[in-house]
Amino acid sequence: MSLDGSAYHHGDLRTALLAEAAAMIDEGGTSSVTMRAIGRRLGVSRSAPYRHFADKSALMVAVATAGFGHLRDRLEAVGAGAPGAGMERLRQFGEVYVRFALENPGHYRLMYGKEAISREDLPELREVANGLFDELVRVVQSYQRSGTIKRQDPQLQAYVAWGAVHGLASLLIEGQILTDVDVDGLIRQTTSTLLDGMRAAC
Amino acid sequence: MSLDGSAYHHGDLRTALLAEAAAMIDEGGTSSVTMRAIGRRLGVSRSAPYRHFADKSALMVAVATAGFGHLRDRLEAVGAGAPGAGMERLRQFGEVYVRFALENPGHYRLMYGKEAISREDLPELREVANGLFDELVRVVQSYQRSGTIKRQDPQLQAYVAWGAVHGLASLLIEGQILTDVDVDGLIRQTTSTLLDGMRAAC
DNA sequence: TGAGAACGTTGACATCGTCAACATTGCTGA
DNA sequence: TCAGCAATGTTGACGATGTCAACGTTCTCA
Repeated sequence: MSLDGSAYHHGDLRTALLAEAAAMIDEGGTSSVTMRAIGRRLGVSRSAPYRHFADKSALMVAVATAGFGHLRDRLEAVGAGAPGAGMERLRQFGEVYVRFALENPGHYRLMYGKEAISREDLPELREVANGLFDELVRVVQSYQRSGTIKRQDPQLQAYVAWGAVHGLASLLIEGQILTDVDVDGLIRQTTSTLLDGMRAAC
Repeated sequence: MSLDGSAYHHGDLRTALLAEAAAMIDEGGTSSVTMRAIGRRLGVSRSAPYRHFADKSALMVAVATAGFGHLRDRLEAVGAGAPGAGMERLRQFGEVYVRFALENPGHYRLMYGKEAISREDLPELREVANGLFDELVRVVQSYQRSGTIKRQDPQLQAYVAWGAVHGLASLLIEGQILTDVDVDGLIRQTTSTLLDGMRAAC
């Protein structure tokens, strides 16, 4: 990119497109995102984005993929942190997961929407998404080995755990939960109930 | 409506629009629904729908509202059915809820999407949605009184239960769960884990 | 240094949501 | 019965959108 005034070439339009699209989604929802509007906001022509993404859907999937990367970073930070006794770590995963969704509703909606996952031609998203789920299955299995949680099909258990936090996250970001509800308390109640339900002993 | 060939007036276009919109959503997702396409499929002009709905969003909200009505009917059927010992009834509610979502993904997505709930000018949807949730809170309270589940904030518990089934339903209809997974088993596992987590004694 | 690749722009087209103006039909009261 | 109004449906038009083709500009590297 030329550093003087002439900026026929943007320099890093691809990255800028991803950031701007994500910002617009978080601001005004998915429907507020337009290829033309993104171009406008970046001071670029309406079809410049097509040099970097095949179509609008591909841009969206790329945003979702970036979102998965961020979520993975957050979850890995938990994994690397203090060990946490018992199932404390699993609870932390759940809470970080929900908080990520609350802070990045636009990303989150795209990440777990049907459009992104069903683009067979863009396997990158599938890979990172599957990687996250596989990690959850592994955590479940390790807790099974240590006798902390019930010994059932670990994949099913992982889906149940994922479903619980995904459901809470979805209800929150879709505005389905009354605004006067204590969100922190609700997150804790969800993880507590889930972990109690998965726990082995009594 | 004239019963002869001339059909300038459709007769019950409003109902037909609701049905056709719902069908199109279930077939090709929300984005496949076009006011013009609905008109086309019903053999009516592109702007005829505007005689019955202020705009596309209003049509969608009406579809969502109809969906809530169907869901309520299903859940009431459970309530009126065999009593079921212990928390069996609560489990049945959950299972019927998830199955409704699977059978009516288009309706479901609209019902719990942000657009529908945030239309302040169309309170009907809010009312029926709130009615369903209030009923869930009441069920939770009755189980608390009978000592079956923990005595915690019933509203929070209701949100947790709703979140669990909503999460599973969402993951399923958004294609996030591998196709070779036993869906019935997953639904049962979810309700079991949830109920175990809510149960009072040990 | 020059040619091709990479990147960006403008013109154009079909489609969409929606409004205004107009056409047709159903219904209601004199 | 029938006139006229309300309800319902149609066509024309406008601005916005996604996207492609054709074309201009800049970068890079042999």
